Amino acid sequence: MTGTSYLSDRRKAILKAVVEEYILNGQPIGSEELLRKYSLGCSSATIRAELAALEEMEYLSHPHTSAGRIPTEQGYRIYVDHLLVLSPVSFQEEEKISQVLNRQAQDLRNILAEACRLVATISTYTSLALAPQANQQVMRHIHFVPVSAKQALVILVTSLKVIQDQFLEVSAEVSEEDLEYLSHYLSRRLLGKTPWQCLQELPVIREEQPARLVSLLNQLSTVLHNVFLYEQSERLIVEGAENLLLASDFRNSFKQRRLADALDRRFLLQDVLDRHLTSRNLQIFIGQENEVVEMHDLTLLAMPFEASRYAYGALGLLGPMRMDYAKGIRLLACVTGVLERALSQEA
Amino acid sequence: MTGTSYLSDRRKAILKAVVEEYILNGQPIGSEELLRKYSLGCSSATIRAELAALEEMEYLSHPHTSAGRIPTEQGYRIYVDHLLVLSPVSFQEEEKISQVLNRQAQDLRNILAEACRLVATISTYTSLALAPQANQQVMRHIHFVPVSAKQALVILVTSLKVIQDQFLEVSAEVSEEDLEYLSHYLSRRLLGKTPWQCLQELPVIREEQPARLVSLLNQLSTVLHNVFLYEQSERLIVEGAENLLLASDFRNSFKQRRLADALDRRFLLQDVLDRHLTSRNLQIFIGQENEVVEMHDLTLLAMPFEASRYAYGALGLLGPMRMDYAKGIRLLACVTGVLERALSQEA
DNA sequence: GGTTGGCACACTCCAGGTGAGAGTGCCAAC
DNA sequence: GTTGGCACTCTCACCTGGAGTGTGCCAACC
Repeated sequence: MTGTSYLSDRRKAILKAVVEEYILNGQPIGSEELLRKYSLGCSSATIRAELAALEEMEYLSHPHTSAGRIPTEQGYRIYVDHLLVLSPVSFQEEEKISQVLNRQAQDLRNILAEACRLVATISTYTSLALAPQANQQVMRHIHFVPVSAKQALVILVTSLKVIQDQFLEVSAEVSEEDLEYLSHYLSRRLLGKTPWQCLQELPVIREEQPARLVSLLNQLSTVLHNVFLYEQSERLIVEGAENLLLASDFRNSFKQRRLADALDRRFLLQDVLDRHLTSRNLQIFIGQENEVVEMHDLTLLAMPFEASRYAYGALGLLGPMRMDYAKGIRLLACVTGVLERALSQEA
Repeated sequence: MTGTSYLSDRRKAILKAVVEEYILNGQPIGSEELLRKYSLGCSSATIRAELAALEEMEYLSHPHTSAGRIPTEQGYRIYVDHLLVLSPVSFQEEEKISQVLNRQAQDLRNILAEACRLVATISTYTSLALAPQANQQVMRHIHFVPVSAKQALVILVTSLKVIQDQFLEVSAEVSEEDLEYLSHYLSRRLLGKTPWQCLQELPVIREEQPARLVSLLNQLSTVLHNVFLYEQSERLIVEGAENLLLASDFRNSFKQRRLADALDRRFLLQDVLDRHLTSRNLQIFIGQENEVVEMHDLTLLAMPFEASRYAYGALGLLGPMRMDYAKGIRLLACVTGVLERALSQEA
C-alpha cells in the first residue's frame, strides 16, 4: 500500500478518473471536483493524499502549486495498459463505415485515402495510412493500350489492387498489333512475379524483341521503377493535418510549424511506421515514446492491417496525448476491419 | 490635384511605397520611415499631408491614431491595377518548373496535383487547381481487362488525359472473349463522344447485347457517372492549406477554423471559381471581392489555363491581402504556361 | 493507522494603472 | 505648396493587487 509501484484499487480509480476527466475537459482536476463527480467513498483530504502519492509515483503532475492534477505520459501509459475499458465495436458503426468505404471497388490508394479521410473526420484528429510495401505484391495484369498515334497507355495491376497507369511515347514504327502482341507476351512472362522480379526479367526480354520495341520496354522499366519509387515514397497518406494544427490546446505557433513540416516529410514518418510494424497488434506511442521529436507531445495509435497475405499496412491516428483513447482505438479497429474485408476480395 | 480621385505622381509613389512596404513587413508604416527608405523628395510633414489625402480617398487606413498607415482593399486594388510592375518570367524559373512538372507523362489529375503542390510550396500560401469540366472532353479510349475470375478492370481515357479505371464484378458466364468483344464494340460506339453522350448511348447498346453482358454495361454506366460525379466533385485540388492556416498574421483561431472548413467545402469553391472563369485572363479578388465570406480578408489570384481546345481549368493562389502580388502572378503565369504545354501534347 | 475537517500558503489569472514610444494632425513660418 | 515644431492620442509592455482555487499539513477522530 505504501510502495511506489503497487496501485491500490482506490488509486487506480482515482488515476482513471483524473485521466478521463482530463481527456474530457482538458483542464487540470482537483480533489474537490473529483469528489463531486466520482463516488470514491472518501473525503477530499484523502483524495489529496492519494493524488500526492500518484504524483510521487510520477503518474500525475502539477502544472503549478495551486492547480489540479494532470496525467503524465507514464500516467497515460498505465491508463491504456491497465485501466482502459474497451467496449466492442457496434454493428451500426461497422455497417456505416463499411458503406462509406465500399461505395465502389477502387484501387488500393483510393480505398486507403478514403479510409484515412474517414478516420480524420470522425476522430477530428490527424489520420495516417501506410500502404503495404510494393515488394509484397505480384503482377496480376499488364496491358498496353493504343491511345493516339504517338501515345500508348500501359496499365499494371498487382495483387494488392494497385493500379498503375502511365502514358508512354510510341514511335511511328510500332503498330497496334505490336502493342497487342507485347501485352500478351509480357503477360506470359511477368504475371505472378513481383515488381522486382519483373525488373530483373526485362533486360532479358528486351534482348528477344525487335529493335522497334526497345524504347517501349525501356519505358516500361521506368514505370516498374515507379511502382517501387513512387508507390514506395508515397505510401503514406496523411489526412486532417489541419485538425491537429488548429487544435485549441496546441497554440504554440513554432511547434505547429514544426509539426506541419514533420507531417510533410513523409519518408521519415513512413520509415518510423515501417520499423514499428513488426508487431501485428495495435501499438500506442505516447509523447516521448514517439521517435519523431515533433510528436513528443502527441499520441500515435497505429493499427496494422493485412491487405493481402503477408502484406501489411497500417492505419494511424495522431492526436493530443489527451485524446479519447477508447474512441480512437475502436475507430481504428473498425476501419481496419472493413479495410481488410474490402481488400481481401480477390483482385 | 485636390480632387478625391485623381492621383498625382507623388501620391502614386507614396501609395506604392506603403503597399510594398506593408507587403514586405506586415507593419503599419509612418511618414518618417517612408522618408527614410524612399526618396520622395519632400519632408515627412508633406508625406503626412499626402497620407491624409490618400486616407481621405480610402486607399489607406489607420489601425489607430498613432500607428502608421496600411492599405485598404481599395488601396490594394489601385496597386494591382495601376502601380504594380511585373517583370517577365525568367527562363530559369520556367525551366525549373517545367522539369518538376514534366517528370513523366501523367494523367490530368496527377499533373494538376503536382502543379498545385509546387505553387503552394513556392508561394508558401495555399494553392487551388480547378480541372476543366468533364463535359468538355471526349472519350478517347475504352477497354475491359480481365483481372481475375470475378473481376475485370475497365479503363477509360478521355481527351483531357483523364484516366478513370475501376474494378467491375464479372459473373461466371462472361468470358475473356466477351470482354475483348465488348471493348471493341464499345470503342466503335463511344469513342469521340462526350461522357454525357456515352451515358445516353448506353441504354441503346444494352438492348443490343446478350443478357449476360447487361450487368457489365450497368456497371459501366456507373463508372461513366463517376466521370461526372467524382471528377466533377473532386475537380478542385487544394494544397498548402496549412501554410495559410499557420500564417503568423492570421492568428484568430475562430477564423482559422472557418477557413479550414471553407477550404474543405470543395463544391462551394469550385462553383465560385467556375462562375468567374468566363474571362480568360488573370483575375484578382481582394478581400470582400471574394464571394466566399471566409476569404474576406484574403486575396485570391486565379489564372485560367487551356487544358485542351475550349476546355479551361484554373490555377489559383490564395494568400493574405498583403501577399507578394508580383511574385504570385509570375508564379501562376509560369506554372500555367508549363501546364498548357504539358497538356496540349496530344493524348 | 487510515481518514477527516480546518486553515495557511502558493500560485494563476484578470483588471486596472502607468510610462515609454510612435505617429499623427495642426499651425505658424517660410 | 512645403516645412519644422509640438501637443495629442493611442498602443504596448510592464507592474500591481485582489479574487479564486487547490494544495499540503496538522491535529483530531474512528
